Amino acid sequence: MTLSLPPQATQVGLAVDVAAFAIHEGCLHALLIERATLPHLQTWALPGGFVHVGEELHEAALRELRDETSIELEPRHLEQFYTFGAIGRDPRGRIVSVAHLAVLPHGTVHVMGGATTLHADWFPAHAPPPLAFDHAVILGRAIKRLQLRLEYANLALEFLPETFTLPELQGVHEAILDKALDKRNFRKRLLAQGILTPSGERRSGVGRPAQLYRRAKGARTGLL
Amino acid sequence: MTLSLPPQATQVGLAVDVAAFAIHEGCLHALLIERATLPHLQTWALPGGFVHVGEELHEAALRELRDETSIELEPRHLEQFYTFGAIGRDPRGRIVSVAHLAVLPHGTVHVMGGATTLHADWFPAHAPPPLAFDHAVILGRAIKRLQLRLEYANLALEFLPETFTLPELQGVHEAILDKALDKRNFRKRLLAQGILTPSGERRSGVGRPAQLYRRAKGARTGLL
DNA sequence: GGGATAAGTGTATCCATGACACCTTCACTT
DNA sequence: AAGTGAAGGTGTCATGGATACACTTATCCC
Repeated sequence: MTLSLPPQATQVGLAVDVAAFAIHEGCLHALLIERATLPHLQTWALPGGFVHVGEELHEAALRELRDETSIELEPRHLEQFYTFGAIGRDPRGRIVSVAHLAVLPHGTVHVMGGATTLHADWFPAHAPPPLAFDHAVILGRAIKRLQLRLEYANLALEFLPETFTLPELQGVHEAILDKALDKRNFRKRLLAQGILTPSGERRSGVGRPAQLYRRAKGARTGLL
Repeated sequence: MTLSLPPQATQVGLAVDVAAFAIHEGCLHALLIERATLPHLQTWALPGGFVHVGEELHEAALRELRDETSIELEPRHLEQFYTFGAIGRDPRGRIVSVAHLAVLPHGTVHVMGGATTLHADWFPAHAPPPLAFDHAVILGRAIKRLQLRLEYANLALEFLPETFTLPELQGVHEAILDKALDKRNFRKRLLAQGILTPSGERRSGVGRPAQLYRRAKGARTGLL
């Protein structure tokens, strides 16, 4: 399809970037790839790339994530959060990137490079390596949005398997907020919300076994 | 500048739209223009248009607002809030619009059509006329964002002149939230925030004169 | 059985919010 | 000058949510 647009209108490259998060060993990690192409060859960057013809923005984000990191994500774990379009942000020309926030469920650890990628790996989200383009800014804003969502969506459940213990859930909150929480107040608050139901089982390990919970039927959760 | 992009990458039209709000007669109004071009000729729409070459997103938003409605806005009254890029949203082809929220200071009433515009006028934001493209959706999300910002930025001050009375401020809140507030609780809450200082003067009119306030030095306010 | 480890539990305080009714000040009218 | 209308301004009590804080319980392993 050809556009009939005013002559002064900008034709721009349209891209998506994905700030994908997971919790590993009680610490919030961000998913980064090492670029295999110019510019910024061999620099770490957020997964992302150009939107294809006839492709929706969120589809492009999911595809890039799949191609570059072998992660298959459900659409409900993805949310657009800001668009970066400053003129000098990409040396190839005017490229506008619609940045997305992704929440990766527990167990998503296996990542691998792809055609446009040397490697993919997890890095501590609060202390990432130097990043290509303006991706450090994008990552910072993504973390802020993640913390906001924690408050009034029950985002943390997305990071956990179907059943989980309260200390595990608290660990997720602490990892995202990057600060310690009081155990009793946390339990009180979460249980009062009525979004958790005890599964009846318990999980053994070191110390006293913990009660297992699952999300209650009909509980709102996740991104918007 | 020519882009060297992968062949399957989409070249898209990049546009901005502006949902601009003001309070008139105690009611939240949105600024709309009547289109003078196809598609959607003579349909009401949000001010907006294509980003020019070498122009930043927020500059384009301010320019379109100026060209289509003769309103000169300060950058701090503008905030990008969501990007609309669904495939079928514009019959001319793939056009991605970065939507902006604008808060118009008190007294901004004079609007006029421009080159690409038949008329510009204010409409009740909570009950707009039928709109072109997906602009009804954009407007709805803009109002939601506006209400959110009211809570933890002190957005309402932006709608008022330098000095104002507490009932006026309350009226702004009520217009945006579209519901009545208790006078005493409102005053208590606002004064407790410490962002207002009495100017010492009073404003006469019908009834008892009201104390005039101004924003306190260093008070956080406005959009982000 | 004793120790290490982590889970689980209750109370008192404080602050923010919301419901609620009357008095004060001024302008205008008669 | 007295009365009326119209809007501004003020205080208290009850409630609920958030915070600070320390000990007991259950299991594993030696």
